[in-house]
Amino acid sequence: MPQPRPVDDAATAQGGRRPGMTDVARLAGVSQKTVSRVINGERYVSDNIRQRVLRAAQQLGYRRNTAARALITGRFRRIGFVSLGTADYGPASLLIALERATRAAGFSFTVATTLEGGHDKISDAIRWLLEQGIDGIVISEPVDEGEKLEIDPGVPVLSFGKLPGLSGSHVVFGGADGVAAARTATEHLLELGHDTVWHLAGPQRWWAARDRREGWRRALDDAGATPPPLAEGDWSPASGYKAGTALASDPSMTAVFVANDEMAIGMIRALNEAGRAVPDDVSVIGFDDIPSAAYLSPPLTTMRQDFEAVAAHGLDLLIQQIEGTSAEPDSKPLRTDFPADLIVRQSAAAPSHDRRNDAPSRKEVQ
Amino acid sequence: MPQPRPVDDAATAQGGRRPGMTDVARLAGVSQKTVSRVINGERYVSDNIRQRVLRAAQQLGYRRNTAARALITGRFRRIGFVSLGTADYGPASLLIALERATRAAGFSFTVATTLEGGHDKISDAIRWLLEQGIDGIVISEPVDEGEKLEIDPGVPVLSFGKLPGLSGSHVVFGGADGVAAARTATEHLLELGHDTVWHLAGPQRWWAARDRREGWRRALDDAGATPPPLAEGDWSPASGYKAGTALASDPSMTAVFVANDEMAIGMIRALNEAGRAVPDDVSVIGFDDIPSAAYLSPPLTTMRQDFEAVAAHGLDLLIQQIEGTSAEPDSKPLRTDFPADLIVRQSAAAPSHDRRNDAPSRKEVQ
DNA sequence: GCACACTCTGACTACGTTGTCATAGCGTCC
DNA sequence: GGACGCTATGACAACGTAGTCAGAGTGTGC
Repeated sequence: MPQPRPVDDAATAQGGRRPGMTDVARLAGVSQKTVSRVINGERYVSDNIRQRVLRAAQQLGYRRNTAARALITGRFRRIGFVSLGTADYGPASLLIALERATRAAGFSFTVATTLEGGHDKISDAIRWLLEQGIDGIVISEPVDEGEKLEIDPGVPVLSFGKLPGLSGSHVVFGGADGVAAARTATEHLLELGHDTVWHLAGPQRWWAARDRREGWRRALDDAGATPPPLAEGDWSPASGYKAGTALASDPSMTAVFVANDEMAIGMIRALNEAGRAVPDDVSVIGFDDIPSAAYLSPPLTTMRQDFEAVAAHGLDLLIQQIEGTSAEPDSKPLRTDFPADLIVRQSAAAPSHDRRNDAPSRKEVQ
Repeated sequence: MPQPRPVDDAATAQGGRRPGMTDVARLAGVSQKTVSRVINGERYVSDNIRQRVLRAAQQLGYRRNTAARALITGRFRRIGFVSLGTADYGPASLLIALERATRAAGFSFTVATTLEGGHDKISDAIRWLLEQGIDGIVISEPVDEGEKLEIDPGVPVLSFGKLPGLSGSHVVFGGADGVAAARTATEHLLELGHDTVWHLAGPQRWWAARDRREGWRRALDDAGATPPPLAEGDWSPASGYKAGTALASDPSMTAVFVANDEMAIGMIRALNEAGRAVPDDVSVIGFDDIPSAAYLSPPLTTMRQDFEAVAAHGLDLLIQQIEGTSAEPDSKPLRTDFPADLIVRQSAAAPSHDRRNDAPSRKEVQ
């Protein structure tokens, strides 16, 4: 402090300094501690004084100093969010849903992205967040980076999928059940009469992508269908296009379950260019139900997840961990049964050899 | 603290308490202040001691306490980001680009969303962020909510578009120049030979939407074209579809500039259903260049913005404001010339009455 | 009328860091 | 060889809040 603070200025805090509880207290004619009680809504404050303090706070434009509060409580009321930093619909939706849930719980929400494939890994993002001061971490898109993560076991972590390195107090939360969802999609295609179902998977470093592959695989096994070779993309339409070009030449392929809608768009385009119509020659099911899915040509049959519910429940678990509320081991409502909905549109149909009406109506949307 | 802290435990901090500089100092055999110097990379510390301190810090797993630091410095090194909370490509991309730029500048990045149209307005989000303790605010999607915002003039604010209530120290930054971009798109259609160009605008409460409308309007005026009535959507494919259905019946409409790609998708579908082919009967240009744009049918001609550059420059201005570096009024490099690129694909073509080759090739992608 | 519980308020202190100032050692200049 | 500057270190205060504890006031029961 350059100057030793102008004497002890009048009732209101002058000098441009942000007012603190002490200033409010002076104006209201009470002690700083009483202001603290009012601000925190504690009991044992008379209405009379409460009003006076609130008025003074209002008048001075008082805002609580989070730093001082965090310093003494040791809690930041702040959640860190690790994201791969893609603008894709799924991750972006989850981010938003989690921010809402976080704020509703009275926590603030700090984001750290990690360039996919770059040098900047999940552990770096976590380290950065820990340096910022947070009470818990959410890893929304767990990716297996080969090396085992070293996460401080004292920090509550919510991961939407298993991740090597998680243990102890970390919460691993399935989130929307990707296995079941993928199974639903695959079964839908089988029920339409397709002999088997191809799969364009997401990058297998992603646990979400592995889950979907697993669900696809199980559905085929249960139905006794022969699993065709697996194709793998990187979630982008470009990778879907590339895979579609490769697959299009195989006349036995009549149905594909694509791990996300974006890749499905690329896939459909490649199929069309190769002269194979969707769904007349090939049925395609996507995943995510992006907003434009209903308006594509053809409107995309896809799986829709309830991000809001998943985020709210996952965050609930994390906050229990942070507050230490989940001491009793019996009170673990670890729901993983957030089913995804099959949204039937027009990109999947019965294979042409046993279809009755030769083409589905194209007029109906959604 | 319930118990008065176990005496003054050995060199290493026991008792589960997180180690502080004092603990590191004790272990290294120096004063706490010296540890502070080492951690902050200050000068005037001998290499010998620096090494000893770093080793001790490492050994204890020391992490600096941001709260204590913020308390005394009065700076949080934290940027607040106000978003409308949609998972759309544009806003999501800007969020990610800003997070990257923010972290690169050594600031952390806290998000607050505000439900569009809900009771939860921008000012609420700002108030929340201020309570969390931040040094500056970014408003990525400024929306005119009717009421004038009351923003503390002492808080640096970066807004990607004008907003009533901004003044003083607030930075209003054009970002990518929506007016120029819209003009480019419109002129492209005019140059293709269309008599005039329709416009499906975004919600006019958004400044970004107003900019695009303005650019469209100016291009028409300059060309002496008659401006057709304005249609307005809400950025969603559904609203594009609705507008498209309404517009399709007008045979004079041969070219539309749509304010974002999502609406363009809905628009194209509606036109197709009404029997009007794109681009044979109607040309459509979108805005954003979403990843799937190249793989739609037809591949979408659209405008691409450089979010990275815009975010980096905008954040630069904000941080200058925060650090008070921009005292000299001459050093204001307020660039607003981030041009958007016209990405020519196949959804826009010459009007059929003067087209030479009757249909463009559909094979080429991107 | 005394004990006791409950309500309300304030004094004091600790949280972990950085800013200020003091001081000691050492080399350099004239 | 004294003055001076530079390097290196530590003692101490201060930031604004919440926790602890003490104490004053006000019933309530017997």
